[in-house]
Amino acid sequence: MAATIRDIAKEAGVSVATVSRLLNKSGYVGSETAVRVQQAIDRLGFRPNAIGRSLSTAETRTLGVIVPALSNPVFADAVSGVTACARQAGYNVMIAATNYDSAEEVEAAGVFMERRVDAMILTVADPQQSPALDLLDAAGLPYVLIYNQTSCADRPAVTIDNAAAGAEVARVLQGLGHRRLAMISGRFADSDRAIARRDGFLAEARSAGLDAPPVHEVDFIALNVDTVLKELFRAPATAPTALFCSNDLLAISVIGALDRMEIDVPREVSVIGFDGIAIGTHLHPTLATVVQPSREMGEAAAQFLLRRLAGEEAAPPCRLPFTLRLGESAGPAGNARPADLQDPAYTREGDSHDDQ
Amino acid sequence: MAATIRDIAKEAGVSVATVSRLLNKSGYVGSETAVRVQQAIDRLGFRPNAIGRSLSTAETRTLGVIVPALSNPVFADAVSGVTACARQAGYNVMIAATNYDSAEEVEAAGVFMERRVDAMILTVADPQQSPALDLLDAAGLPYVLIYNQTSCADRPAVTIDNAAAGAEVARVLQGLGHRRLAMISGRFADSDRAIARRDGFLAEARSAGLDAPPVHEVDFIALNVDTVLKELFRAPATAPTALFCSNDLLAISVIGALDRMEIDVPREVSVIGFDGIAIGTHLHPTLATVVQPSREMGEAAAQFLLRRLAGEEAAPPCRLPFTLRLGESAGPAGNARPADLQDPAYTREGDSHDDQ
DNA sequence: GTGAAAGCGCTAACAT
DNA sequence: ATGTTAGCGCTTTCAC
Repeated sequence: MAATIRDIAKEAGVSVATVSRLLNKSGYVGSETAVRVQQAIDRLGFRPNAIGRSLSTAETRTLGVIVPALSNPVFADAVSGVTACARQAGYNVMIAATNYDSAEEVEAAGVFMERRVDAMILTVADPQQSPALDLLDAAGLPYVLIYNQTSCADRPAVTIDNAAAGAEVARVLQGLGHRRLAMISGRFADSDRAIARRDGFLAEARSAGLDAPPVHEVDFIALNVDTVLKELFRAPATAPTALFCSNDLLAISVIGALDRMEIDVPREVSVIGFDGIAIGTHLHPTLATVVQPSREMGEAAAQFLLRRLAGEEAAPPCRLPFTLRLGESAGPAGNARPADLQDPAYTREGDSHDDQ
Repeated sequence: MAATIRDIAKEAGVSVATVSRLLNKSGYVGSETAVRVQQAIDRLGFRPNAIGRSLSTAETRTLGVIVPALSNPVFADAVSGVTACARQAGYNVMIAATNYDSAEEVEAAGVFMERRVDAMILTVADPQQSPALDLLDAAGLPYVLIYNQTSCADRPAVTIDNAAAGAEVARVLQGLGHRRLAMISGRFADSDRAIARRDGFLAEARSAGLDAPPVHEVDFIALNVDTVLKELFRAPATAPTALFCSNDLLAISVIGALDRMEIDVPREVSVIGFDGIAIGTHLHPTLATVVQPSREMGEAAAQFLLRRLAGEEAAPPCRLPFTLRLGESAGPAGNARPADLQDPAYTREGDSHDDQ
C-alpha cells in the first residue's frame, strides 16, 4: 500500500507533526531534520493523501463544474479556462454534463456537495427557477454562473449582455439592408440566454419599424431544422432574407439545410449565429456570429471563486464584452448591403455595462 | 456547518452505525427506525460527507482524465463519454489538460494520485517513453490510454489501428487517381498516433509504387501552415494533388490556407483529415476524414476501468473500428476520379483486429 | 524546533 | 436489529 505520513515519520525518526510541517511549510523544522524527512519521502515515494488532508482541513481544493454538454465547443472552451486557472492555484476540477436536463443539474449539484467541492461553476437552464441553485444557496456554497443571463445582484454570473447582443444583431442585419428577419432558436426552456437574445432581437426589430420577426424553436438535440426552414421559405414573398440563430452549432446546421434546399447563403439569405466558436472562422462562407469570450468566462469565474476562497473580498466580473464578427454568411441581401459594411473583418465592440 | 452522521444519529435517537447502514443499504435496519432516520436526514438536509467515506473505505469513486486539450472536440467527445459512464456508475470525473506538454502529464498524474482517484484515463505524447505512465505503473494504479497507439499487451489502450488507417488513406487517395501525395502533421514528438498514421500512409504509398510523399510537421498551436503550403506548392509540376492531414483541425486550417492561396479544394487538390469531428460534415466542402469513435472510446475506457474496480476481470477493448468518411474535400484530382467512387457517402469499415 | 494527542466524518468489525 | 468502538491519513493546538 501507499506510504502514509506515519511511515515517513518512522523512517526519518521524527514525529508525524514534523513531517506535516515540512509538507505544508507551516511552522519551523530544522534544516537538518528537513533533509532527513525529505529523503525518507523520496525513498518511499510518498505522496500525501489529499483525502486525509481534506477531512482535516475541511477543504478539498476542488472546483465543481456543471455544464449542459461538453460536445459544444462553447462549454469545452470555458471548462478549459477553468482548469487552467484552477491548476495554477493548486485546485482540481470535477465536471458533470447535464444534457440540458434540469433534473440532472440538481443531481450533479447534490453529488458535488457530497464530494465537498469548495465552490461550483455552472450553467443552468433557468437561473430564476433552479432547484440546483436553491440547493447551493441553502447550503451557502459559493458558486458562479457562466453564460446564464442574470443580474449580478441576483445570482452571481459572469456572462455577456445577451439582450444587447440580440439587439445588435437586429441592428446590423437591418444596416445590411434586410427588412424581413427571422430567428431560429434552441428550446427557450433550456436556455435563459436564448430568451434574452430573442427579446433584444425582437425589441430592436420593432423599434426599427420592421415586421415582427417570426421565431422558431427547434430541438437542439434532434436538430430538425429542415421542417422549420421548409415552413419559413414556403412563400418567396414572405421568406426572410436574414436568419438569426441562437447559437453557432445551430447556425451551421441551418446553413447546411439551406444548402440542401439550394438556397444560397449569403446571396439569398444571411445567417448569423451566436457564440463565436473557433471553427466558425474556417467555414465557407465564414460564419457570422456574436463572439463570447468563452475561455475568459471560465477563467474569470474560476478567478473570482479562487479569490473568494482565499478570503479576499472580490466582486464577480459580471458582464464581459461581446464582439460581433461579421463573417461572410451574413452577406448582402439582394444588393442592399451598404458599402461601408462590406468588409467582413468589420467588428463592433459590445457593451460591457453592468445593468440587466 | 453541514450536519454530520452523528447529528442525524442523535436527532433520530439511534447510533451512527444505524445511520451508516441505512445510507449504504448495508446490514439490517428496522423499517420503523429507517423512517425515523430518513426523517432526520430530510429535516437537517443531511448529505453524507464523501471525504469521510473515502478516508474510511480507501476509494474515492473518482476517475481522473488527462487529455492534451479540451478545445479539440476529439478529446471533449471522449471526456463526454467518460462522464456519462461514470455518472451512471456513481463515479465522478476529475479532468486536467496538458497542452501537449509531457511535463504537465506527470504533474497531472501526480496530483491525481494524491487525490487518490481510483483509476485514470489518459492520452499521453508517447506511451513508450512516459514518466507519467511509469509513475502509475509503479504505484499499481489502474489506467487506460485512449487514442494512444500501443499494443494492448504493452500498456492498456483503447484506440484504433492508426497505421492501418493511414494506409487506408493512401490506398483511397490512390484509388481516386492521385499519384503525388503529401502529409501535413502536427509534431510527432507530441503524438504517437500521428507517427503511426504517417508510417501506415508512407508504407502503403511505397508499396503502391508512388513517389515517397513528403511529410511536413507543423506546430499545432501556432498552426503556421501557410509557409509549409507555400513550400509544397512552389512548383506546379511537383505539387501534390492530395494532402493527408494528421487531424481534422489541421485539415480545416489547411483548407482555409489553400483557399487564401486560391488553390481550389477539391478541384485542384484533395484534402483528407483525421478524427471525424462532428462539424466536419457541415463544412463546405464536406471534410473527408478518418472517423474515430471518440465518445465510444471514452465510454469503453470508463467501462473497462469501472468493471475492473468492481472486481470483474475484464479485458480492455483495445482496438475499435475506424471508418473512412469520404467527404467532398477529397474530390477528384484532375479528372482521374473513378466513377464508382464518386459517391461522397462512400464509407469503408476499418479493421478491428488487435495486432500492432 | 519537535512531539503527543485530539479530532475531521465516515465505515466496519465485533458485541449484544 | 442496533450500539460501541477502532481506525482511515492528515492537521493542529498545546506542551516541552
